[in-house]
Amino acid sequence: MKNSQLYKGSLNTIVMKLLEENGRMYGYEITQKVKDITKGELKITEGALYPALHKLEAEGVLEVEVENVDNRLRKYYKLTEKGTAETVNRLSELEEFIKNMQTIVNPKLSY
Amino acid sequence: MKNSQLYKGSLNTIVMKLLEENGRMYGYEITQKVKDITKGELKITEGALYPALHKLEAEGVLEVEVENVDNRLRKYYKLTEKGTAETVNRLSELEEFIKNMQTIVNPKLSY
DNA sequence: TTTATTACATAAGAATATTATGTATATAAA
DNA sequence: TTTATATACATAATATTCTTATGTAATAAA
Repeated sequence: MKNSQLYKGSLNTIVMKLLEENGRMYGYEITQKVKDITKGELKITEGALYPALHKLEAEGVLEVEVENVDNRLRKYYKLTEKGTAETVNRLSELEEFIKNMQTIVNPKLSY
Repeated sequence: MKNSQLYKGSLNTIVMKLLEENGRMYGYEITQKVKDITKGELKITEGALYPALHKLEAEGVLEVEVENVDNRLRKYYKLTEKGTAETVNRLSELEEFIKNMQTIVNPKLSY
């Protein structure tokens, strides 16, 4: 993915989905998880991730638990109730988006 | 698609793919085509499309033919040679992106 | 004659990313 | 022992790309 421009707008959804699945995660863990499951193809930059986490927290979508592990700070994020509900919407919108893109890119197949 | 933010970054790819398929198209036609094939779910706004077309033209990806139809201006765009080559890259990046997103959203399926 | 459709365009502002930089600890390598 | 790498957070400057609003202008329908 040279052109990671493509995933603009989907970072929030990625974060929310991962938290829905894993209960709670900290920022650095999220960057590594995404790298792992996409085999290094999709890299979340810290400059994008941390402001996004802060914003989602400010919106009441996420809540934070600060912990000290090995003398190092960790901020665990998890979905609030509101966040869990929001995640359902986000995911269906994303799936819709993917379907639409596939329809455009590969108009011979119907989904 | 309330959250059309999601498609940020993919507009260029959509335009290029449509031109690859249809030879040449004008701006308004592109907006209608996208609306049609996505059953109204994805709407390209003019404020996004026209600047994008101008930029792609400036980059040498597209070229323009101005025509007068029914006393009304039309600017037909088509891919240049460079643009045709670029489209191949864009499309494979988009497919890669979609696969990655599906892996994240639906980690139980493998593609 | 007002509204809708066709067809272009741009400006102001918002959202979201990249790149660069910074702090700090721990550990492995040279 | 110094350097590089990994872990873990953060922000500022900048770039990109979009939305929303607005504008021009012709045609056709209500």
